[in-house]
Amino acid sequence: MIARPKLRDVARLAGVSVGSASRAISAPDQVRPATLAKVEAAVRELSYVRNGAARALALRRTFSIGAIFPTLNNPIYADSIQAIQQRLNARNYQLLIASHEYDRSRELASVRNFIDRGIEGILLVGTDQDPAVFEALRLAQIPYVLMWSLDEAAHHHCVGFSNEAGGALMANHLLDLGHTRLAVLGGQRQFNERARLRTQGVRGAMAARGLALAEDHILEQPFTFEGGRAGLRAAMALHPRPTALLCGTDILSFGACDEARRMGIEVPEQLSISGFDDISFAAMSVPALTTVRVPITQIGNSSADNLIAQIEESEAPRHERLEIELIARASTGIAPA
Amino acid sequence: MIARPKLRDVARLAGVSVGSASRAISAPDQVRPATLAKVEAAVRELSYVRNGAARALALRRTFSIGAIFPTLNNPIYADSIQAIQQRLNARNYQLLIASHEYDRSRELASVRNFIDRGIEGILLVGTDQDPAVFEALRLAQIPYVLMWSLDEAAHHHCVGFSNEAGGALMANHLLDLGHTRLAVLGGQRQFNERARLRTQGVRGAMAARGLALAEDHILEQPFTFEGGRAGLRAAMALHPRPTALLCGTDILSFGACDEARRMGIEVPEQLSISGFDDISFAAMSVPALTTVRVPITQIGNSSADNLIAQIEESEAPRHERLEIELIARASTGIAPA
DNA sequence: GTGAAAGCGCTAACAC
DNA sequence: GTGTTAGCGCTTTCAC
Repeated sequence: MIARPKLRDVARLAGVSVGSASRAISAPDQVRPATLAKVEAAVRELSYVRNGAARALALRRTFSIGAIFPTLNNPIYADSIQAIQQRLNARNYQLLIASHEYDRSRELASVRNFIDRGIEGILLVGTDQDPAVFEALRLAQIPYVLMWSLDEAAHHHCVGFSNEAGGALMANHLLDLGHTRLAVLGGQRQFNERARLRTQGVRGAMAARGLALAEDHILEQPFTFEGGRAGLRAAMALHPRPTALLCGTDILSFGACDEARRMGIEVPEQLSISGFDDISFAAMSVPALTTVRVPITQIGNSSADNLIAQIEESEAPRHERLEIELIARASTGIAPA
Repeated sequence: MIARPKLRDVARLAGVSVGSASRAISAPDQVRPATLAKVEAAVRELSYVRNGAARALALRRTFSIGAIFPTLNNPIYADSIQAIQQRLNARNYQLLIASHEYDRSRELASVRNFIDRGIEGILLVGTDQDPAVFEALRLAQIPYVLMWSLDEAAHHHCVGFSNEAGGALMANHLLDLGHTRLAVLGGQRQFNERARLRTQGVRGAMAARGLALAEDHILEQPFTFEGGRAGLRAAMALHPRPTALLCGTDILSFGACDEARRMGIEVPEQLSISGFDDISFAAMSVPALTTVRVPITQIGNSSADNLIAQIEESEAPRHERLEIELIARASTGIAPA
């Protein structure tokens, strides 16, 4: 077990000073070719790898960026992680990952942990963070981007879309099909502005047509297949029984469709079911899912770009609004008579 | 823009030495309550956050672990990331993520990058890495765990299962149903021992019954829905036409099933289609997918535990073999007459 | 272009 | 217990 070689060892073997060795490695063009060659040979000979912590300390930069998601296994987040990671890597930043399982205090803890580790920027989902998150970020002077939502009121950098418009988009689609009894199946609305705004969008669209969304027709369940199943059962027990179930995410829809199948409820003949996100499975489930397409990859790319811009040029757009789109497929249809 | 306070500032404000301030923060029980209180007050007052790089340099530890996956958006990897992240977090390690898109050289580059950054351990998928990966890891003396496969021959730490047995399990299921003309749809086998071994398992099971797997009945496609679709078309063009298509991952199966639907091919009446992984969608697709269940969460948990054990106690089992299981659902059936 | 030396901010002996 | 101090390994002025 030999100690790892340091720059000093490389310099000694190459017969140059540590300064030159350092330059040969990080700025090869500031060094004479002969020196460069000697250093490179020494590096190879010793299998030298530079110490990242020491480098970070001297440079006062870590080139790492943290991202915190509600969960990592929902495809919408997985896809965005994929995009972010690729973007960051291309710019020589490293991605650190954490998840909070919809627990605000865990999110705060992760933010603090990231700050401790010296990340240079941070990516968060939504706008409903604990205020202490923003306070910590402000004190540490760390740039951040909130993804998925837009908070026009506050001064945060956001890359997202109007969740309210999304809810309205789907509600109008169903209202146009003649449905009047809608039920909404979402996740916990507390501390989740996405769920809240989407529901609000539905309510608004209904109100515009003189309809009301009864409080008991707003169902809350965890964002899982099982939540979708439970939500469907709850919806079927309502009076009046809804003819359309608007789910807050595709995952919930799949669970709901599956449960409907088990219960012998025809979709969409007896019940229309809609999703939100348009994950890749949505197009190939049976029946194919009517949903709202969210530009997930674009959220990832733009957020990463925005954050890097803040870090490197301290100049980036405050708000980036992305377009969403209704994707009508087979899981919704004309309201039953 | 004020410079961030350092430990020295905290110490000064608290009226103690940097040593005491440091102890108060990292080892509160080694310090008198009164001192602790003064330091804590100063920390709060200045909103002090310690510098991770300096800490890492002094401690010669970074408490971070790198994981490199083929892709991040396949649910099998997303689910394992979820498990790994939670496990690591509970033990106070931070997860760094990278993906290589099935490109060996990118994997090697990520490994080197991680080593540069001083990660204390590394998680990789499969056993078919570039030899330079192991060489770099050995030189840097960094422990690692290979997930998903077992390489009994080499000395690597592995947490996985027998991919060959998995292939055989599915082949036998189909052979028992009377199929004799099987086709295999997998990804590139070069540099992917999982794909290779699963196919080999199929071939072995067929051979045991006196059947041969023709080379042209082994289809290679990217691990995507589109790959599944293309694979199905290719399979239907084969002579003799297979009655069962064994897909190397559930993702491929979904694409294949979707294409079969479009082409008007009845599954499983005219063609049985099987998957591998048992991702959560498998149970609720139509028809429900027959597949091999892989203990994804367990792979993540055990790999994380194994790696931490190597880091902290330098003592961990070389190989951990996990059980897999055939899950027979509706996408496979009796061979057509 | 190159070498010497002064930090970067923290921890861990060590002496008191 | 607490203060003092010597590193941790690298980058970067600043002379030469």
